[in-house]
Amino acid sequence: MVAITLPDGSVKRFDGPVSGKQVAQSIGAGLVKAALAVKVDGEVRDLAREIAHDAAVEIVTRKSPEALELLRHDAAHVMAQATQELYPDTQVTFGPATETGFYYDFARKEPFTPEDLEQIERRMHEIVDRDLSLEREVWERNHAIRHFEDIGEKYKAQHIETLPAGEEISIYRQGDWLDLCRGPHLPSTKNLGHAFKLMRVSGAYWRGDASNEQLQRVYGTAWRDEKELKAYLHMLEEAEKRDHRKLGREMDLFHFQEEAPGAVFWHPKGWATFSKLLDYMKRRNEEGGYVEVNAPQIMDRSMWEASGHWEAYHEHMFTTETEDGRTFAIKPMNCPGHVQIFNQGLRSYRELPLRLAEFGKVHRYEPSGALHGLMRVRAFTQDDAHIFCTPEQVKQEVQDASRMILSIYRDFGFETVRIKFSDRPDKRIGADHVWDRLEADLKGALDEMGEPYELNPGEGAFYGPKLEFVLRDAIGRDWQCGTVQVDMNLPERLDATYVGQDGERHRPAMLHIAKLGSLERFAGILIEHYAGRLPLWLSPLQVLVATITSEADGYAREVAAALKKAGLKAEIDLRNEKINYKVREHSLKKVPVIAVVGAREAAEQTVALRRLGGQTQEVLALSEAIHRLSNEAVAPDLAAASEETAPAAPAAAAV
RNA sequence: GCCGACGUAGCUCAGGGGUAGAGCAACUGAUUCGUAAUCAGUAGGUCGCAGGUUCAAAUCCUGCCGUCGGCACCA
Repeated sequence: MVAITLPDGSVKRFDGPVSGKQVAQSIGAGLVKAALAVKVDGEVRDLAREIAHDAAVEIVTRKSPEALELLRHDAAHVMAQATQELYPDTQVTFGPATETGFYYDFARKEPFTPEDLEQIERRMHEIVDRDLSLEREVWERNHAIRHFEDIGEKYKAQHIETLPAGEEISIYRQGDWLDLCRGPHLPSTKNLGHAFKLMRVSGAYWRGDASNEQLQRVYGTAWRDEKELKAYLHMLEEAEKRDHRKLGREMDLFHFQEEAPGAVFWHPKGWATFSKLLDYMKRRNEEGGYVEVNAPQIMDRSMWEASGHWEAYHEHMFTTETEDGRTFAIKPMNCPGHVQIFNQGLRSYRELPLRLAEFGKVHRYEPSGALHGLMRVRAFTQDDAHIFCTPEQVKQEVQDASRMILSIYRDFGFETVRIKFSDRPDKRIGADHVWDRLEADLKGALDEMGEPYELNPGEGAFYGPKLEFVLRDAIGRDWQCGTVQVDMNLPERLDATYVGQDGERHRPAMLHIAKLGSLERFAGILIEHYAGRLPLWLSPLQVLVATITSEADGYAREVAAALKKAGLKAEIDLRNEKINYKVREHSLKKVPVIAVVGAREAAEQTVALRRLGGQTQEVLALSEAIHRLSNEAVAPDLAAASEETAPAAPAAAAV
């Protein structure tokens, strides 16, 4: 007797082992058709596999949350079959489902061309229509290895050899094609449907190791139906529209050129926004008890040897030789400089915690293939800080820094932020009891704040555990920005000490803090998050005064002057163009507010405000418009401050 | 760094051994107009760089540089 409990709580009893399909049959004919797999006690399995014991069973259909992964995994298999049918000289390796589709890594001398991809995609549709049933077989290990070696699939054979001894070797057959696979799979290739598309080919290393040979990875996307596929492709187009490289050009913010790969040429408008970011961070630092410093851009090689950076990273450092034969390195990090500042004079425990901040411009020779617009550059500005404190102060400092980081992200309109906690890696320095304490400090800091975090086991730096702050942008992409790291290495290597209450010298704890990370990258993230529509306080140009006729030129100049006097960034467009033309042009450049003035406004001392993307306009008295806009243009940290002091404002105004 | 694709006017792109093309932008002129493109004209390019093949190269070949998509890397 096997008792099957269904999701509605009802129980079906069978005389003996029963397949998922039979369970579906016992419920209804429609369900048999819709069934793709079964969930047995929470584990997704093939429909055909037998359930031998009492279990909670759920039929997985196209609508189930588990369906997509099944579809995508099958799509990978169908693609592999199609590819091997068309190109028999291809070996298969791995082909998993991904978040939006699937890929398969192939080994083949000849590179796949975009035309090959079209061929493969056509063949995939054929294979789906062949309605091949997928059958699971369990093979004896050595037999499996021999089989794959015999047919020339050396990667598969190699993979089986590395599987743990007890593991079942399962094979999935579809028609006359088969693949080693853990499963589960759909009952038939037909169940895959046709809502898939091959996207691109690229290189990928065997087992993800750059010292291994390179395979060809073919990426595809797969969905439940055409509608979902279309929606996904549409989303990609939208993401392309908000690409910061494209918007940066259109909005005239910055450019790159060949002579300076990975280094930004900031144009006046881009630099204006960058400066506002910088100003904001300076205010927040001040408020958070940080003191700003500035350490040399270039230091002798010996400094980097002492810090340990030379040994680990000299290949990624820019260096320069001088006439006197010395080698200098352009700083790739600010920390050694900050330790030098800490080390000047004798530090007392009374000075701790000492929070040194620097908007240091660092240069790193990043691998050419890693460069990506503002997101990955070779020269960037870190909002870097190092806190020197006693071991007892670590937890409080971590908490304050975390609170500050979260508050900063809120100011930029990021609603969802995740915190990842990375603990000790295998390769590390420092005694375990020290790690125990530091990890407890980081965790404890978050627990006391009531902030949830995810565990990132073994991903800490070799010199200490860390917190990573990951924000989610408007279209759901995650960006890791802030970090809080404990460092047990540098104070030791660069011999930082302070005199404690007991009169003895002690080693300070050192924290590395970055809130936004790279300001260049953060600016890129903001551009994409806002799709170029920066909030007023960050916008390089805040109000554009556009005239309708030249009669209003004089008044337009008055308006612009008044706006500027109120601290707003304003420009005038007096060109002899139609208002439609001007509105379109400035809208495309993402100017947040257009103040339209014609004869009427000039006569009445008003402006017609038009918001970016808005369909309507609002006619306001000039003074009222200035009042509203300048309120709106206040940075969020200052706005919060002025609200707190609001009761005092009327008195001040009266003076 | 590795694999693949790409590099033509400021931008978006066509052309693929025989005189370098379009639209938009720019410039000039006309138009004074009410909320996302007024009309006409003018000018603009060593076809990424360097070699090679050829009577002839933007076009074919090789190398380099850069960009894009991944992989690897990210102190």
